[in-house]
Amino acid sequence: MDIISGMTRPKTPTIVDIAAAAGVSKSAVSRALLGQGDVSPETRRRVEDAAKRLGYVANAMARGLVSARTKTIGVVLRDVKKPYYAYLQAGMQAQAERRDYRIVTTTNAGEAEIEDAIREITNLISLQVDGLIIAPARLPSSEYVPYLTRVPIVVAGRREADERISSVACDEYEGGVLLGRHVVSLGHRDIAVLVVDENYSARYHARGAGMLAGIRAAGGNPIPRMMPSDLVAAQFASPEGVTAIMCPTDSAAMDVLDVAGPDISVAGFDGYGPLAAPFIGLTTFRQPVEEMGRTAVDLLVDRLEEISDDHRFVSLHGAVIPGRTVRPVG
Amino acid sequence: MDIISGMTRPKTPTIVDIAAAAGVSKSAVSRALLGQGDVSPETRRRVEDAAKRLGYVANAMARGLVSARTKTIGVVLRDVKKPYYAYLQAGMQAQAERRDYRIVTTTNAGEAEIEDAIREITNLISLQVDGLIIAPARLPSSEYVPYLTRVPIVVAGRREADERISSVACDEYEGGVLLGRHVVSLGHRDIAVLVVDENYSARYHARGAGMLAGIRAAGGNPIPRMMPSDLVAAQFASPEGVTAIMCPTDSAAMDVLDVAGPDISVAGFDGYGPLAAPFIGLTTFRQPVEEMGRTAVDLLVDRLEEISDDHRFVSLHGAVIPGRTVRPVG
DNA sequence: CTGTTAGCGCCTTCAT
DNA sequence: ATGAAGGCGCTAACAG
Repeated sequence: MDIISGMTRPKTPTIVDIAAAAGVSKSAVSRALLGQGDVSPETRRRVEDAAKRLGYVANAMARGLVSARTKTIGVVLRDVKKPYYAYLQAGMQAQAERRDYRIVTTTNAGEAEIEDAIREITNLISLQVDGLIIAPARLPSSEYVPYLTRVPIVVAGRREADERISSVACDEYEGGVLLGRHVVSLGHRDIAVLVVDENYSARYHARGAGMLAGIRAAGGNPIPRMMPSDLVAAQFASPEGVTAIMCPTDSAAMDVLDVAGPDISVAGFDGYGPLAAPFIGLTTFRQPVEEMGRTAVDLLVDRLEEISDDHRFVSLHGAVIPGRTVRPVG
Repeated sequence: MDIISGMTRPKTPTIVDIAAAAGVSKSAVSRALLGQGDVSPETRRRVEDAAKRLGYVANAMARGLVSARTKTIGVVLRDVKKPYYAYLQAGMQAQAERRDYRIVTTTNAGEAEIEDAIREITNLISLQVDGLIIAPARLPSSEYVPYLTRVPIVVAGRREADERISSVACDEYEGGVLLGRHVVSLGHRDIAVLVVDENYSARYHARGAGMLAGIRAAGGNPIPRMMPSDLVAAQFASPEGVTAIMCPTDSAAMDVLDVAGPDISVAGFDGYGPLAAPFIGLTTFRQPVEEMGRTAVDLLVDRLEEISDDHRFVSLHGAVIPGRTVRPVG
């Protein structure tokens, strides 16, 4: 017979057990442990002693049931395998800790994106999270707006139209503009820009639009090319005369680098994670992703703690990373 | 005045509200919604109707409080910014969905690793998770073993010594051996191997040990070099006569590639995520990380559902990815 | 098949 | 400063 099943798992101690051990009432225990209300130093000491001795861990469920606040933030991420979401998650976690909140994350396994996402949202609501942070990518606003009656929501990664929802994002259009100008400043004129459909990804689309505008403003000649998905970027054949190709993501840039000739310059967009390695020297635009995560948490917690109760949009700025994959022309 | 605060958030509906709306008792509602126990089709229909109409979402806390099971798995990850953990998380999430469990993830923001980890573990226990999956890296076993009295634990990413804990890992020593042989088979003889101290990371250490053994077994001459951390791999200067350098991680390999001359061959270890891009063509060993995540969930859920109650260690196998950064010699 | 009843562990008035 | 008592939303006996 196996060890665990032969061993009755000891009943986990509750405040009642501590109360008994400390020789006080359970209300005294509650007050002492919460550190609020009046408790004599003596009582507090004995309670804390007993709690430690019994290895007491408060039951967040019971606590949440009565106080209707769990100090927990639910986070819905699209796909942590993408560094963007991983960094976002890391930023949120760090800030949540600082603000004394707990973060509970769900991430789509992949396939059925929006269906999964709403199931995850209800899951989190079921867990009685105090607020929700959604990093939606392709999730239409209409899918989560209904839940606003249940819980405050903050959107990370794009500007939210609904005025009851705060949001934080990097100005990716601006990033595209700056990066486009940079490429032109290096002497490139005819520049292919891989753009995606607005419905596929509003963020990626904005990057492309920015690049086109930036190139044009700097006197270059942008040549837009529709890209159904970054996965097929590798199949992109560069048109005649083009000296540089700008991609909506770093990973697309890697794919293009793989098939483009050595004389062609390539730029990406993101600038964090493994692809930021100096060896690659990717020319790109760095988004402040972790800061976005921190800001999202601040936006939400400020509201939860009623430090602020207006809804706003915070726009963060990134920076051009020159790299080496876009070389000067001539 | 702001919209939300001027709008009283509607009290969230409970089974009592549904019971009233459907004209039945709350137990009938509970049974109908849970789909267990006997309920007439008529009652079930009316309950489901009312629930949908009111936008009912069950309170997992109340439910967990009484049933003592939450169908929730707590996961402790070291740092999602590292693709290894991100992929692990993705694998777990996917499998948990399939098994009808919910996953709640915490990840260390960084700094105080073991201290953070135990706080996270108690957080999760406080949330009444049914089980814990720990991907510990540098967390000593003794830190989480005490919690075994509270909740079943599965370890992902290394073999666990305590026989009350199941674990799953990739055989990284074997991976090192295979990769070492591969490099030798390409004609390399004097091969530098960047090794780390066992205390820094047992996993990375095993990789290095495997490489040394594999090279030796294949007739090569391994030259071990201590590496305090992958971050300083870039400062590594290759000794005389060495034609190849083997690194404990892909990201270390990138750093080495950055400083090594073009004639030197470089191998990494991991083989997933952005660094697996064909453009880089990194020679490496691919670990089945997502599968590890899935297996960890299965190990835990099998136990929770009492499908199995022995504790075991599952060893998964990876594969050498030839790539282009290790070139044939001569 | 259905309703009634009794808690689950905790916080919070309300007395004392 | 402390204890007693009620109830949060839900499930699980137990009667009917």
